[in-house]
Amino acid sequence: MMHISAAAKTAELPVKTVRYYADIGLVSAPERSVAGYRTYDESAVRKLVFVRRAREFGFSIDECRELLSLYEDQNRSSADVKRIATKRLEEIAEKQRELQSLHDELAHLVDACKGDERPDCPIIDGLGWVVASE
Amino acid sequence: MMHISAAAKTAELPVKTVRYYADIGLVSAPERSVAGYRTYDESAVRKLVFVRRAREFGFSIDECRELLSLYEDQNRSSADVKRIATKRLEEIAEKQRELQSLHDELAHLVDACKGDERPDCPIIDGLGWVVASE
DNA sequence: GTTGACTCTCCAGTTACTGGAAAGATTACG
DNA sequence: CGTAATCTTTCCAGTAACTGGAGAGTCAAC
Repeated sequence: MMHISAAAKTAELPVKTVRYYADIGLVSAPERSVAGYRTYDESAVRKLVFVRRAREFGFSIDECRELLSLYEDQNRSSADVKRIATKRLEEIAEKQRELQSLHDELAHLVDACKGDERPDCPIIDGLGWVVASE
Repeated sequence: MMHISAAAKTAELPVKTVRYYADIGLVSAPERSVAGYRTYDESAVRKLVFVRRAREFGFSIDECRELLSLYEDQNRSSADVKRIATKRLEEIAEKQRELQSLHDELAHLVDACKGDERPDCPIIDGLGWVVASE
């Protein structure tokens, strides 16, 4: 049984974030003290850790909500979980491809740029290139 | 001289976004018609295209603002531009590294998961792993 | 008994838009 | 010339996931 700062510290989350998660009903404090302080038990802290990890993996809050209900569900099938994780994996791969072409294109422009004191610059030209032919 | 929808279409941006860019003073319409309609000339549209391209490259609005002032500055040095672009390139590379380790870690969990009807699931266990040893 | 640390709620701001309402302007058609 | 459709305006609100701060109450220590 601990107050919010101890729970936050244990879960390695900012206090503000823990309070936020409680507000949106993602991970509520199981109890309140007489003074109204949120009180967390081990199980709640475990959920906070779970959510932090899932967030680090790029799962959205809504996906966390879904995962959390699976996490809590003793009867879930691992297939349900795998479906969500696989979807996320594909999104990551897609993002990687995008970043790669972005990187290549920008690197190409940077390479072509002398970086001197003169005003002509292939980067600027490259960014404006769509109408450069006008 | 064209109204907002033509400018937006030419620049391949939503009308809403063009209006937004005007609101925040990023790319203003050079004129207003008698009725108060925003009126764009070729130069303004060119700036809109420039901003769209820069945004596609992941530059923030503030970076776009900076790049745009360089774009408009006949006396800029290409070094100024190269500095901003290089910084962005490093950010992209860093993001790529993060995504890679994310991908590897999650892929590992997905691989380990049978995806059957049984409740035990290495993905769930992997997400909760920090406190799993408790 | 009062200082300092902790907690509460509520409100505002962040980024870069996007959606919608209500109202006026313009254009197209008959 | 009327009117219906389309376009434009402003303003307000919402998105995602927090973060910061104000003002007030609470708790532990010296």
